[in-house]
Amino acid sequence: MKTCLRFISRFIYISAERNKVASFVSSVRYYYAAAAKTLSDCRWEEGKSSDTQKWSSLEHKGPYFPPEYEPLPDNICFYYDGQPMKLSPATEEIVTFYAKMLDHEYTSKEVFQNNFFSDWKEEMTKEERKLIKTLSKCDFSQIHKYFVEKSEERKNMTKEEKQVLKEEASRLMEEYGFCLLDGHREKIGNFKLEPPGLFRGRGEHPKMGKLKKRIQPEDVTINCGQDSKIPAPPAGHRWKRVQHDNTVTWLASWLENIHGRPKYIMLNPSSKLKGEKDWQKYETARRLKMKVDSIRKQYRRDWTSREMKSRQRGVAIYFIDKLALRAGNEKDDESADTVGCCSLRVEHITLHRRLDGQEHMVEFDFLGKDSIRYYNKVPVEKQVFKNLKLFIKHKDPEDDLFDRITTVKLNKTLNECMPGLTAKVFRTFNASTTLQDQLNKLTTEGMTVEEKILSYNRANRAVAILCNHQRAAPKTFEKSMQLLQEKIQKKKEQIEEAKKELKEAKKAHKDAPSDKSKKLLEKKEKAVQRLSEQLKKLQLQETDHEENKVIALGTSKLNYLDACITVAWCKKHQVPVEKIYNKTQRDKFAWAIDMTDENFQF
DNA sequence: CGACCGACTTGCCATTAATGAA
DNA sequence: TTCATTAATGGCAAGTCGGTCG
Repeated sequence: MKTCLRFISRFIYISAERNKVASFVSSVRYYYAAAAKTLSDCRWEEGKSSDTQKWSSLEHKGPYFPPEYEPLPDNICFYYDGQPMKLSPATEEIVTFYAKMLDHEYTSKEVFQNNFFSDWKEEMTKEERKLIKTLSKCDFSQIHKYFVEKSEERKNMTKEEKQVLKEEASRLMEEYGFCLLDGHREKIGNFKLEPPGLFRGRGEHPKMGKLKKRIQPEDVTINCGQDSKIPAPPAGHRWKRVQHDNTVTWLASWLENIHGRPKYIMLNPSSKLKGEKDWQKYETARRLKMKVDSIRKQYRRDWTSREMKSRQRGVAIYFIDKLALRAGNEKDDESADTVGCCSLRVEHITLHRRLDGQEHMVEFDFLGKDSIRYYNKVPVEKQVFKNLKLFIKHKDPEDDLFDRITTVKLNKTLNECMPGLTAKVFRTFNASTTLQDQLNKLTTEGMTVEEKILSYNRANRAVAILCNHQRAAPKTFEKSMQLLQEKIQKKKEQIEEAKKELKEAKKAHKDAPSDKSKKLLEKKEKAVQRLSEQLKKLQLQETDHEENKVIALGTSKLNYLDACITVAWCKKHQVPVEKIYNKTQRDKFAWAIDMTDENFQF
C-alpha cells in the first residue's frame, strides 16, 4: 500500500505538471484509476483477471507508409554479364537495396549473397529469371555510384531546402505521431512502417541478406477503441483486420516475413502506459532487494541437493545473480548462435583450479545477445566449482552445461520465491543496487559539479560493465584521444613555465620584498594552482574517455537504473538533473523526476 | 510437459542534429 | 560562419516471458 501511495502521488504530480491548464480534478481521478489498477497488479496472488485491461479508449491515424518505389532514371542501368539490362520495377527495387550496400563488408559474405540471390530470383519475372543465373555476373556499380551521388547531393542541400524537409517531417509527426489514449494525447514510438530492404542480422546470422518485403495495408492489423474513429487505409486498399482489444497496448501490427514474427506500433517511453510499467519494474526489483538474502540462502542449499536439477538450478541462479547473466532461452537454428545462462554449453566455460593467483576460477567465453562476446574470469565458491565439474562430466563441448533445467522451470521456481520474480529482475536489481552503492561511495561533499558528474558516469559505467553493455569503439576515438593528450601535454608545459615564473617571483620577493613583489608572487602562485586544476580536469576527462571506449552507458541508463536513484542523487548533491538526463530521458523518467525526494535510497 | 506464438523489453548502430573550435 | 566532433534520435533486431494447445 505504501508503494501504491507513492505511485499515486507521483502521477498526480505529473498530471498537475503536464496539464497545468487542464482540469486538475479529472486528472487526479484519471491517475487515481490507473493507480488503483496497479494496486491489484501488486497483489499477484489474487489472480490476474482485473489487471489485463490496458486502456478504455484509443484513437489514432494508423501507421505511416513509406513512399512508393521510384524507378531509376533511364541513364542508370544494371549490367548482366557486361550487357545493360532493363529490369522490371519490382526486380529493380530489390537490386537497389543490394547496390546501396555494396561497400559494406557483409555483401562479401557468402551467406548474405546466397540469401539475397535466392530471394531476388523469387521476385524476378520469368524472363529475368531465365537470363540472370549467377550473382557474380551481376554488375551493380553504376547503380551504386548513382546512390552515392544522390546522398552527396542530399548532404549539400541548402539551408532552405533542409528547412522544407524538416517542416515536412514535423507535419508528419503532427499527423501520425500521436494517439489519443484514455483522452490523453500520447506520443507514438514508431509510427512509420519499416520500409522494405535487405535483412542484416547481428553476428553470423543464417538469414542475412534475405529480402524484407514491403508491408501492404492488407498485411496490417489495426487495434483501436470500439467507439473511436477507425483510421483510413491508403486509397484503394483495406486493412487486414480492425480489432478493439484493450488488453494489449499496440496500435497496429504486421508479420515480418523474415522470421514470421509479429511487429508492432506502440507508444513512446514518455507515455503514461510505458512509464507506469517502467516504474513497476523497479518496484519489483525493490521487492527482490527485501527477499534476496533468503533466495541466496536457498540457492546455496541447492548446491548440495541430491537432485541434479536442483544443483543445476542453484548454480544457474547464482550466475544470474552474481554475474547478471540473461536467462538464456532456447533458440532455433534459424538465428545466430548466441546463448545466455540456461543455454550455456560446456564449451563456453573453462575451469581452473588456480588462475591468476586465485582459486576455483571459471573462465567464461561466449556470444550473448546481439552476438556480443562475454569474456570473464571469475572466482566462484568451492561448491559451485565442484558442481560445474560434475555438470561437464562425460559431456561433449557442444552439450548443454545445464541439461536438466530450462528458463521456464527456472522462472517458475523464482516465481514461487517471490511473486513477479523472473531471471531478468536480477539484472535490474543488481544494476540499480550497483548504481546506488557506487554513487554513495564515489560522491563526497566538496566535489565540484564536474567531478560529481564524473562520479556518476563512473557508477553508470560499473553497471554497464556488470551487464556487459558494449559498443564498437567510435571511429574517431584514436583521433580525439590524441587531441586530448596534446592538450594535456600543452597544459603540462604551461605549468612548467608558470612554475619557473613563480620561482623567479619568489626569489625577487626574497631579495627585495615589497608590496609589488608580494602581489606578483601571489599572482604567480594562483596561476600555477589554476593551471594544475585545469590539468587535473583534463586528466579526468582522459580517464573518462579511455574507460568509455568500448563501454556503452545508454542501455543501462535507459533500461536498468531506477530513475529515482539518479533523481535523488541529483537533488542531494545539487547536480541539475539536466546534466544527467537529456530531454528525452527526462520525458521518459517524468514519473521519477520531482517526485523523488533527496533521501530516497534504492 | 514442450512446441509455438504473441506481446513487450532490451540492445546496438547509423543517421541526424547540436555544439564548439577555428 | 564554417567545419569537425559529439550528443541525441530513430531504426529495427533480438531478447524475455506468459499463455495456449495438443
